[in-house]
Amino acid sequence: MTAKSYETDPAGGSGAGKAFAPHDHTACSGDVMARAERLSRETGLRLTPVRRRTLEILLEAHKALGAYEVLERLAEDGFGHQPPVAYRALEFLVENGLAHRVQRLNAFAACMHPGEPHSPAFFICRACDAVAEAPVAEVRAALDQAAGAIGFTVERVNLEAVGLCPACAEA
Amino acid sequence: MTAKSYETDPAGGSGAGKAFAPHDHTACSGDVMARAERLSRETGLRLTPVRRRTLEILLEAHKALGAYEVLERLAEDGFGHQPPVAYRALEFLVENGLAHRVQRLNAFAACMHPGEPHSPAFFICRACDAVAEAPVAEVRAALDQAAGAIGFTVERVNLEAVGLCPACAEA
DNA sequence: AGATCATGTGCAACGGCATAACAATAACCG
DNA sequence: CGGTTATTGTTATGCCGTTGCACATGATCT
Repeated sequence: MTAKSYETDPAGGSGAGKAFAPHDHTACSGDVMARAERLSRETGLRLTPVRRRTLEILLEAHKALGAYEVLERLAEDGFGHQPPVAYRALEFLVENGLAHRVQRLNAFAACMHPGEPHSPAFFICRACDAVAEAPVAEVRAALDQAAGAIGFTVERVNLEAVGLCPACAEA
Repeated sequence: MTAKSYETDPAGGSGAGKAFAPHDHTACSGDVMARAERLSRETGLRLTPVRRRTLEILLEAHKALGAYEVLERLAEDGFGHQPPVAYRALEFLVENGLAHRVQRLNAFAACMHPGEPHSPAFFICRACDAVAEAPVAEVRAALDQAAGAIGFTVERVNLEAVGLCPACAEA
């Protein structure tokens, strides 16, 4: 059970207009990576070799990867071969907003808007497992309001919508 | 890793005002169970003994239960002792809107608003694992709009907010 | 009634995801 | 420098969830 294709709009765009549409992967990957590094320098985050390589792997794959897939590629690059190696690096990235966990797929995907405060929403195609990340500010606002009504303090939100992507909807 | 306490407002209320607040469990459980049965009769749903008992277990526990916890209690009642027994019953309940899966906890919780069309949102306390279900119509509306913009067809939504419940926020 | 088919239930075995606990090393800071 | 903390690595293990098959039940059609 592994995601097949991860697509979202290039780093420059703030909407999700290009999600599920082909675009220049290497360009947006490089851009996101550069921002992640700048972000790390500015905030004193320790983007060590394993962590950096893990983020690169997620960006290169450009789709949601299982922890064991990430581990496999890390091992190929000379890092440890055991699950905790991947899980720790992934946890670090998630904790610091450089990646997201897609619970439905038991997988991880690089964040396409690192640094920008956002409540990510994921659109997951049940047919091809493609995943698109879209920032949905209104959703977070509505949620915070509902939470406030019952005295709950929201720290982190995970929203995953399952359905059909444009391509699979035709078939 | 198991949820400790599941609380939400009694069946009569539509908001989440009483979530995280003590209330009469047996009353709201009974009410929900009655509605589930009526719903089954009306829609021709087959609420078999295992399935019915599974729903009861979730309601009695009044919290999110892992599949193996449910299985354990089913076994005590003379049903099968193997994982598929619990998973199949739980899957049936989820598919038919009588229960929800809480991905963050790898657990299941009875739906408190069966029959009513709703996009459930869960507030999960990271300290005590209490879970509250709140219907958030506005969220679904905002999400559908964002989905429409990229041609994605939303079929199912899962929203889980992690944070602190009122009780744990004080400590 | 008897054959057939769909559905539900039970059991055995397995595969994948994730974590705990400990050891060794490297960075940080007084 | 010496103590402290963070990071990486390894071993082992536990939990979550699924696949595959067999059997029972109940509906349907001739």
